[in-house]
Amino acid sequence: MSTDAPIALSYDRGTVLVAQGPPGFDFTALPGVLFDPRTSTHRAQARHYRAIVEHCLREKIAYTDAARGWENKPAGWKLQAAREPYPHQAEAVATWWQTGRRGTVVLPTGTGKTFVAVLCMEKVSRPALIVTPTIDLMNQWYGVIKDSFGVEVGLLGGGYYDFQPITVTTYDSAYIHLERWGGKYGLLIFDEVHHLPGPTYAMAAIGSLAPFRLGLTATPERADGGELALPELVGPIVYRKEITELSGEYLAEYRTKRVYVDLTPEEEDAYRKAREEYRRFVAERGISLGGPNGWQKFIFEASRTPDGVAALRAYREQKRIERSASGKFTTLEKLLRDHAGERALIFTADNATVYEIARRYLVPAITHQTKIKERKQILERFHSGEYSILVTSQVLNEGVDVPAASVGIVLSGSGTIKENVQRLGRILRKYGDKQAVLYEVVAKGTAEEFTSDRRRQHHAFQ
DNA sequence: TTGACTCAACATCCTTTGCTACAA
DNA sequence: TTGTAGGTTTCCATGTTGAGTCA
Repeated sequence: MSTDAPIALSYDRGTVLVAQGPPGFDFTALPGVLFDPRTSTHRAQARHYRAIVEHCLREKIAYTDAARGWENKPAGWKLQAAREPYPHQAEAVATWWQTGRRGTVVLPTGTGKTFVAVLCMEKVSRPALIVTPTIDLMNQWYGVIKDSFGVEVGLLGGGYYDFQPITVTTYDSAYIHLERWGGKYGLLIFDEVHHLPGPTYAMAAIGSLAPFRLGLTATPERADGGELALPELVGPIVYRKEITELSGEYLAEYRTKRVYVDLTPEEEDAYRKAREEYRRFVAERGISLGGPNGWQKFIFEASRTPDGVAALRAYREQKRIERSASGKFTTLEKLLRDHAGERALIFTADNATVYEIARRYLVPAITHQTKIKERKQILERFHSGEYSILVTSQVLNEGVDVPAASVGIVLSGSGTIKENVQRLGRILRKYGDKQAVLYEVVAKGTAEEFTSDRRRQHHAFQ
């Protein structure tokens, strides 16, 4: 179909407006386009922009494009002193390019995801917005991009509001200021892309025109299955290399070891009582915790009756007992003795245990309550070797540049593969040719054994 | 500029056994 | 008889972060 009356595309607050066109033209035949009765216009979520343009080109439908707010080659765009990429980096870039310049690259922490992104940016040569989960990462990206391209780099978030052809932002700011940038970037890069499927954060991907998209992560899998939304938001997984495929050459050799500890008779008794109380409530209410929304149902029921409140308290109590079993402390002491002089990171699920360990063994601790300055200082001292042991809960799982350690001790944690892979990643930075080791300390005869099984369902732990 | 605060968003929280109604 | 899908209410508490406000 060829026509002299082109359809008109424009960007409007996270959507593409489609107007004009030949008489009787069916706008809803365009990908993603719906009639909006509030404004009597036709529009699509901005993410459909690429499909709409491709459809128009394929069907030879004339169109004018006032939506796209970027030029192809921003001035001064030159990669400075490019170094040779590793084979896995070159492959990742090539595959992403061949898959239509859309998709997610999965690489373990410390194997150069940022450089993959830099190479993709250079190849695509479009204004790019880089989205990160934390201000810390935003600053790291800012430094790398500035050095890589030698251009002014914009920052959005953390007190900055400066758009440039290359801009780094946070998921929060990307969402809040979407209307201001949604039509201005041809390439979107999502660092730690497993955050993107959150309902609010996803808006950044939905409301942007960017035809080219790159997601980066070490573990796309989410506990809620949200990774299923990633193909729509950024594209499919186009390249994936696992820890086991890169250990030895690019990552440290490692082994993982599960250590069981017994509860004391008193702990066992208290654990059994608490667990029985909570399980009884679940059984009486006919709640199937493994079923869909099982946990939500438990929470819902538990908040309505005194019985339920007690059951929830009992649930938390049995959790607390398994997490802080006294045997874990003796095991920790032994492990630290066995690895005296080595750099060790201790992980827990809760802050109370972190502080307990810090008090007992006079070990520096980091939680979300640790002030930024102090946190930085502790990490620097850990890096310089002044501190050889560091205890933390969940803060260091992701998004912080943590100096390499060769020993990891997981005293407690969630059942998610993501957390376990992230923690393993903390000891895999090449650090001499020492073999790294990740210990997982599990309270025997408790539900922790199942949590442990669950988080080890990743071949890196087989 | 800094720091203390509040608020919003996100993630996890579970699974060791079986019931019931309905379809094949 | 055997096999299997089935279910619904937005959220108790803790950990973590970013944005925004105010002194």
